[in-house]
Amino acid sequence: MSLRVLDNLSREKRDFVPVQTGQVGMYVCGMTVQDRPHVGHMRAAVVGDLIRRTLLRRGYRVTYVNNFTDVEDKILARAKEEGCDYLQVAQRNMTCYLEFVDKLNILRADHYPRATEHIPEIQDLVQRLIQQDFAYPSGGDVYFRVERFPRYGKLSGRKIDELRSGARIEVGENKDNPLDFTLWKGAREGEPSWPSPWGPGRPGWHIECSAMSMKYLGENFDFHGGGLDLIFPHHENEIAQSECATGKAFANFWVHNGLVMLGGEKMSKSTKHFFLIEDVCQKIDPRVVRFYLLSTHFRSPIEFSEIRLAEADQALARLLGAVQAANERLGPTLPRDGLDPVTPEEAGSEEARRTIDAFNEALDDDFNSAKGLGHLFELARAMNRWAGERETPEFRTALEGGRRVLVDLAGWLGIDLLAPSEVCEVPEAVEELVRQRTRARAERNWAEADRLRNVIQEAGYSLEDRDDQTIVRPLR
RNA sequence: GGCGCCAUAGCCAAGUGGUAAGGCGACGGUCUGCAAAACCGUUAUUCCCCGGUUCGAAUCCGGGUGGCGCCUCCA
Repeated sequence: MSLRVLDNLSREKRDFVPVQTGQVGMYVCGMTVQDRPHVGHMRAAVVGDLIRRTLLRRGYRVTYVNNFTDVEDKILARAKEEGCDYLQVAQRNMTCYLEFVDKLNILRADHYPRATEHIPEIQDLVQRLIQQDFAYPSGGDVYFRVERFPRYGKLSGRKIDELRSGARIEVGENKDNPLDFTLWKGAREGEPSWPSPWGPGRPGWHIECSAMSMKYLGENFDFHGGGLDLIFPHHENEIAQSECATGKAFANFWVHNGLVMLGGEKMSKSTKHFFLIEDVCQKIDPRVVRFYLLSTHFRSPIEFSEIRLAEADQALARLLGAVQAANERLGPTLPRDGLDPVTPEEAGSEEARRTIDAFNEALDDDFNSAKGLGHLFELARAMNRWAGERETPEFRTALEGGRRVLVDLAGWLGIDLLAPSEVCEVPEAVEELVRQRTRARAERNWAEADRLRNVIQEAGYSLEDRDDQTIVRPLR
């Protein structure tokens, strides 16, 4: 069975064949670090991580690159506003991004290249384009000559003719043609700049991604990802400049994630219409946020709201509950050693074996995490059923295998079902109330027991009376 | 205006030619002192509308309607 991926450039779903056998190169466009990351930025990161983990699970070695564009108009504007160096602004936002990469259980990239640290590579690329007449210096800037690339527009479905009608040359630009875009931007007063053959200046937007992806992944690599809103002009321009410079195809599979919506409108930093990930994670377990993000296919838009998150919380609690039920029956789970995917031999039941197959099939079909997640719930139900049966060797085997499969498959989605909840400490005062209630129950004083339960619930804890004990949990 | 994507139950969401996964919610039952959790069952004769292709369509084609994205910075 093969991995099938929809490529946004060819608009076809094709079998995935890596450029180099067994090895995958992947580039995901990260943020322009003018501000702190919002949920939309993190969706792109989670989607990239989903793709990466799926490839890892299939045994590929993956080189994963996630860039930062750290010099750009808006960053400079922000620095000016705050009266500090632009690199301070960039650094602060990068640090914040990485903090939530960790919180959302996104594997760290192999490289987080920054534009300002790749000026020589960028200049080399610009030089290559100039030498082949794909680019021209003009008034201290360097522009890409769009008309020299007839296939310009192939990713976004645009035609040069159509684009031309709407384009204009802005004041201060020195373009031969309105469609031409900036590769190198001549220095302005008070702005950071680097010396170059065309005069002091800084990189334009787009060129850094071409230069850095080529440096770490080669001129032709496997996956290029990022938000749908980057298709035009960013990715279109990357393709143009890269393919002209090298004469080779750039990325083989373009995988764009759908946008995070707020009240039916795109979450976006430029319109101030967004939720910062740090604010969301203050209130919501990051595991829930990740679950929510994976519960819709990555190409579709996803509505962000408290209700959605609450539903995700309930749903995830079901998965957690099945593991919990198994733990209570079997004892705690031993963490698996190594990263090898769970095998059908370890499944312990027909249900769990079917779950593995169905899960693999879902993820292998264009990384369908929503479908894969669905199959996990079917297993969870079976496990709860087994946990409720009288113990026999058969049920024990099934439950053990089910737990192993559930934890392993969820783990490949980056959802750790073994991690303790964020808040699990129960204060002594609450424990004391629980003990009082247990005594009341022993005396069959139901009125008092119920009164105490209400008090405990108002304090934020739920109770579950079992045969021999009462389980206290923080109220969701 | 141009290009593109989408429309599945009360809500969310899989499903791209073979007769509607899954989650949340609701309702009924089992369990329980009562609950909670869990389990069992019910909750879309039908997939925005109208035509067409086909033995057969949520799935393909044509035409509507509605929503969103891109065309300027954007994950």
